Amino acid sequence: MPAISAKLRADILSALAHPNRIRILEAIRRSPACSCEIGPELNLEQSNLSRHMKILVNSGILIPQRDGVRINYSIADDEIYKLLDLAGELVRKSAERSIQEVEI
Amino acid sequence: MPAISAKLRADILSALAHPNRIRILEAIRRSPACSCEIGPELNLEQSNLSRHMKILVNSGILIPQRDGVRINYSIADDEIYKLLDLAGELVRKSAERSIQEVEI
DNA sequence: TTTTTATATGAGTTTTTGATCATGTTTTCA
DNA sequence: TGAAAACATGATCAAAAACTCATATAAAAA
Repeated sequence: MPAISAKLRADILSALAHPNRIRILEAIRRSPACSCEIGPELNLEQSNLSRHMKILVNSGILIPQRDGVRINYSIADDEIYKLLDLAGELVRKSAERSIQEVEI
Repeated sequence: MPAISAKLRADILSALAHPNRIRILEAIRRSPACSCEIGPELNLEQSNLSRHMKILVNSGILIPQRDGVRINYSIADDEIYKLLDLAGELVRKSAERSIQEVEI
């Protein structure tokens, strides 16, 4: 099988590569929610949050579902969290290596 | 253990979130190399490539090692490739879901 | 010691991303 | 029907990222 193009992989990584979008995904990890709950929780401007949600939906990471006036978001694929956890692991290990260097 | 901050995770994801940097990492995956080899292979401007390499080194993803005039790069942590593969999987599955939708 | 090879970087430009304000749209409910 | 709640979006601005050209630096070889 051919590898997925670098462009497509860069696109999904770009969608994830923002502190607030990561915080949004962690909030939804705890429990699916609408922006009206996430906004106050993360202290984000309504229009700003709306655009972040749009990015996450357009990139196929979140799935929106209307429920009356609200729109509930759920994760399209739990593996996203594997990716976020892995990123955390990489940061942790990288920091460890930096410390080792200082100790030498 | 406390989760790694969203900012730090966003930083490493940002370093990965560029088509050419992904192609650079795939080239190094095949075999560690210097920019002088990667540049022509990927058809990248020298100064442009140099800056991409700097980003990958500064973010702790690549480790530079001088060998005469050249600088060889190797991966700091193979798990980076797990992350890139996972991103590919996510793209593939997301595309599959889109197709399903059309078929409905 | 001059040349050559590989890499780095200052300066300038263009493109992309993010934030905000004001306003618009959609849905529900009084 | 009209107000209220949740969300979307046009317009604008600022900041960051990416690219390029020219030039600088570092190491090796002639």
